[in-house]
Amino acid sequence: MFSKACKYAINAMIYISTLPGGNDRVSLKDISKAINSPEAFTAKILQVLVRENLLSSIKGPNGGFEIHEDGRKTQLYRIVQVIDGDQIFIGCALGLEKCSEDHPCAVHNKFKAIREHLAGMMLTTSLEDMAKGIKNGTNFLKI
Amino acid sequence: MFSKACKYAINAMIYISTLPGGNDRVSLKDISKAINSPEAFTAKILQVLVRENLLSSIKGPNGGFEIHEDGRKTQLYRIVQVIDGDQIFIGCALGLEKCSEDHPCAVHNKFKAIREHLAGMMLTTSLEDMAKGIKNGTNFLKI
DNA sequence: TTTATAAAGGATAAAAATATCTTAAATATC
DNA sequence: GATATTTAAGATATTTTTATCCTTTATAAA
Ligand code: FES
Ligand code: FES
Repeated sequence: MFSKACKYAINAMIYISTLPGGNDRVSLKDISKAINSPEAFTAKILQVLVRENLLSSIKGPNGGFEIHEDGRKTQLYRIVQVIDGDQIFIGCALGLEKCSEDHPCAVHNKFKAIREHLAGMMLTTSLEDMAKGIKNGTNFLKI
Repeated sequence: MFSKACKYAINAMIYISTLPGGNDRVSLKDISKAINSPEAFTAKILQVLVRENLLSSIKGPNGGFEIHEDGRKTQLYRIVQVIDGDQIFIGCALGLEKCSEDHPCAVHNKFKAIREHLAGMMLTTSLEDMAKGIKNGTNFLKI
């Protein structure tokens, strides 16, 4: 469904969102430990998220990554879009050049419903929402 | 969502299902032309489908691929399972070792519904069903 | 029985995704 | 200002996926 890069991105963003916020930042090392991901690869993914303004970073001692108040409203949809692109939301499930009503593939109609279900869910799920379950121990980021 | 191999497999199986059946077989060349896929790669995929008995093949002149009467009842689910494995149906969306209620990832509950929607659709969609739309020109296998 | 045809199987190649390493830039603390 | 820390960036490596090529096997038809 999602690439590994995208899974790491989602879990990392959620993890960062569980932390206090304020002046505290969390380091790459802590993030990849918390989500059980390869550190250097995770760094590359976080770079993209910073570049796309889903996340902010500060270099140097006590530096690290942080998500501001309003950044926690970020939709799951947006994270996937930034890392994996939006083919999962708008592309043809069977590989036609584009998905359309005019030239539908063999599963177009049946898939449309699922894709809308998926997109709807991801548009209405925010980091805040997901972080809640992690903070209260209902949900998990690794293993 | 699906690998390219899987998309080719699905389209190929549908294409073969649109043909009369009887004694007529269709060649690799015709298949990859009909679904616009790389011939040699498609051959590899068809080999797997034959090995898994979703398809039968005959070598030599007038040889080719064929799907028998009852083979056309094959579920879309089964094709995906054979080519891509069933991680899409049973694996964790965020990469946890396994998907479970006891140790759910951050999106488990929301994803479960979508995955069930997807699995249900694929279990109830057969080659026969999909071939119908192709035969009457409502749906398309390429471009 | 020879020849041609078509899939199977094995080896190899190219591209993309995943992962690591090394150096540079920024910044806080001494 | 020097030093240590932490992310950014660029280069490189490994693995997986996608794709191609070549040889073998089966079979139909001449
Ligand atoms: S055309 Fe294939 S999903 Fe719409
Ligand atoms: S635990 Fe992640 S989808 Fe179920």
